[in-house]
Amino acid sequence: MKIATYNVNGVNGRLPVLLRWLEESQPDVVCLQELKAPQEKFPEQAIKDAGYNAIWHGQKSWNGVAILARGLDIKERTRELPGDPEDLHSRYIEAEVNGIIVGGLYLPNGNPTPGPKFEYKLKWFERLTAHAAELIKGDMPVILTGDYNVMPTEMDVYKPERWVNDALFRPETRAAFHNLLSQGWTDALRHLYPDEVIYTFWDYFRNAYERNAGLRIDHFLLHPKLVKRLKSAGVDRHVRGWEKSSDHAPVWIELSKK
DNA sequence: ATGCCGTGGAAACCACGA
Repeated sequence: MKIATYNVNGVNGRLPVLLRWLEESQPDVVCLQELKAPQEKFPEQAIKDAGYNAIWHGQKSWNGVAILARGLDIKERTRELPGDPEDLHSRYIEAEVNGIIVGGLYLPNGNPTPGPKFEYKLKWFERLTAHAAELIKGDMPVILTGDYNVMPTEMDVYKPERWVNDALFRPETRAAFHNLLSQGWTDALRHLYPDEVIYTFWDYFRNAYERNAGLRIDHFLLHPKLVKRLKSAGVDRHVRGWEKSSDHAPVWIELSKK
């Protein structure tokens, strides 16, 4: 079973790239972030024609998350992160697929720091951590994946010294990520590749991709039950080099059946 | 140190992203 996450940065503008990658990569389950489309503008038919069922939570202009599954039922559990009814951003969607709870998330960027956006990021992180604590207690295995907007360690930044005061790398942000992990979650890519430099995002400008000036901010967090099922994982970094690419590359893991 | 690029939406500029 192959599960992927991809911050598409506009699902409609990105549709040809998304469809090309789905055809090439053939993931069974996909979490998408940054749809940047209202609910009724999601390209449902094109996704269906590519062989995927989908649930999504759109939003005009910004945010937006979806879960796709090829030949599998998607049983939606929630389309919002518990803990703040006044938070209207579409940043979380959760479903049961093939006996696994899949949470797809788009954690707030948080810049500039300090300021209200950074406060919102940390608050959102607290809500995610509270929700994750409930999920990890359950019997069903869970995957929490998506764009976390966090580089967990210095290894995950091309030039860490330039990012120390950025919301994606501030001590508070890294501490929140490690606090979440400490519940018992496993960072799947880092688990398989403890010493590799791995990036999932490259800026559009300054030839960041060509210079490999990247960040690792898209992650898979695995429930303890899933760690022994983790067969392989990777980043489809070549997709970042395609014409009209997102600034993120797709990231994926493969799980054995049992 | 920086939004230099890219997307979407509104209105030929602005908000936002990381």
